[in-house]
Amino acid sequence: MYSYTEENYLKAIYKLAERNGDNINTNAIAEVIQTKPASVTDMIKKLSDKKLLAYEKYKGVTLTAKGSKIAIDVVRKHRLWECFLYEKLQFGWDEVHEIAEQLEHINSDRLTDKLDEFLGYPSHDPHGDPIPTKSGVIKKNNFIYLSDAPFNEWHVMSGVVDHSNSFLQHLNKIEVSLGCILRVTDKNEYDGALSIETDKKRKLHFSNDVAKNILVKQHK
Amino acid sequence: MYSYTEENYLKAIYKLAERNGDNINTNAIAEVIQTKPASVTDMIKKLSDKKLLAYEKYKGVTLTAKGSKIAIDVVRKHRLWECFLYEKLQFGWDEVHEIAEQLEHINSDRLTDKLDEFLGYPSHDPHGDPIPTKSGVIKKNNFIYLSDAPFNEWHVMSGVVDHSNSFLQHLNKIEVSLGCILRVTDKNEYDGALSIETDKKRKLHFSNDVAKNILVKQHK
DNA sequence: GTAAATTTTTAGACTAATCTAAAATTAATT
DNA sequence: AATTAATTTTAGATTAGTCTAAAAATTTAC
Repeated sequence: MYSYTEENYLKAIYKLAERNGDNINTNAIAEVIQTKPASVTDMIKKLSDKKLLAYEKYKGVTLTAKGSKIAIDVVRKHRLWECFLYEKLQFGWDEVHEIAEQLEHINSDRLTDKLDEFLGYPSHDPHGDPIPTKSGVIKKNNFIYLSDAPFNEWHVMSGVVDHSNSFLQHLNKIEVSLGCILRVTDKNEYDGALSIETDKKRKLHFSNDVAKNILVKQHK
Repeated sequence: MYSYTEENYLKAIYKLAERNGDNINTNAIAEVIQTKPASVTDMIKKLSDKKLLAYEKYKGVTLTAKGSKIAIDVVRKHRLWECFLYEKLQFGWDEVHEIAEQLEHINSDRLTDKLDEFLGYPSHDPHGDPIPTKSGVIKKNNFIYLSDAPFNEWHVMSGVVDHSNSFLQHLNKIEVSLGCILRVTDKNEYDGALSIETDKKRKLHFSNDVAKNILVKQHK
């Protein structure tokens, strides 16, 4: 079994690799884990010895298949627990992450499977992120940024880029959440701000900063 | 906040004190925690410095109100999670303890409260142990041992003394579980074995070893 | 009430994970 | 190409929790 800390390093490296490709550098990991680069080097050596990642001095790290599988499993548990907290315990989507950071380290395959079943095998967490399957398959979202959505076509709000509490709480305040049906009616060419209309005839105004952090898909 | 390890020591001492009164000795704690007496002494000093227990060298330890509150809260979380696993995820009563040992350390009062609400404020866990309230009150069970139950009076199976998997699985095998309605029809004076009848007219034979590990209350 | 047995504590060492400060390597700049 | 800047690694120390072995205190036994 792997320690809480090892799991967190693997998860951090996995998420960095998702965005930036292979050969993740020490400082980037230190930034995510909120620790010092020297500590990262130590842990990297340990994980490398355990064949969970490939490491060449000064050249960054790349997860092995084994390391990747562990990271994906942690992500799976994290997102399943977020669903549980959101769907069953009525937590807000801005409240689930912190608690799931703890729950993701609970070690019981049977628990994970039963939780998955209990939740009805959800495909996405409350932020629209895909939930890996038991075997580690992740169906990548083909969402587009709201800022890139074509005018006057109906879309479904399907995810967020920024997961920060302040952003999520802002969306709470303007009553925008996953599943909202909306379309872009106009764009201010100067600052990129969007005029939005919802299927409930509500008119909203999104700054470009907000719009580029919202993911949507076409409404069928 | 208190570490996983500190919480486990407090819980162990609390449970020992429940049975044996105050001034719990080092060896007993070591036995429960599955560690060496020297390690226990070290941890005792630490918990004593934090005013979680009263300690006099060579004289054993007694939890303070503060230490007791923490222990009770861990027990509360443990039993609530057991309920969740049993009621919602359909785990067997012989499977819930191990997983709850991990879940009891999740740190979020809001989560505990919402879980409690989700479960309908249960009073007992799947083994019949009472669940402490949020404020730390534990309603003591007034169950009696099946081995002491008066003849021919109907009782409800309400708890177990032995929580071991082997015992719970034995009860599974003979299809005896909490809520069963049964009465003692006869007792073998030589070995203490009991003849049992259930409300479904099933006839069973319990050795004294089994009967004294089953807790019942009068059926109204 | 002294000796033996048991329990408990101390002393010193170990592992996991972290840190600071300094050294080594790589990348950027002129 | 040489210097500066940034990144990464090493060296040595620290904390939490554990261990073994030996010393100290308590309890038990005669």
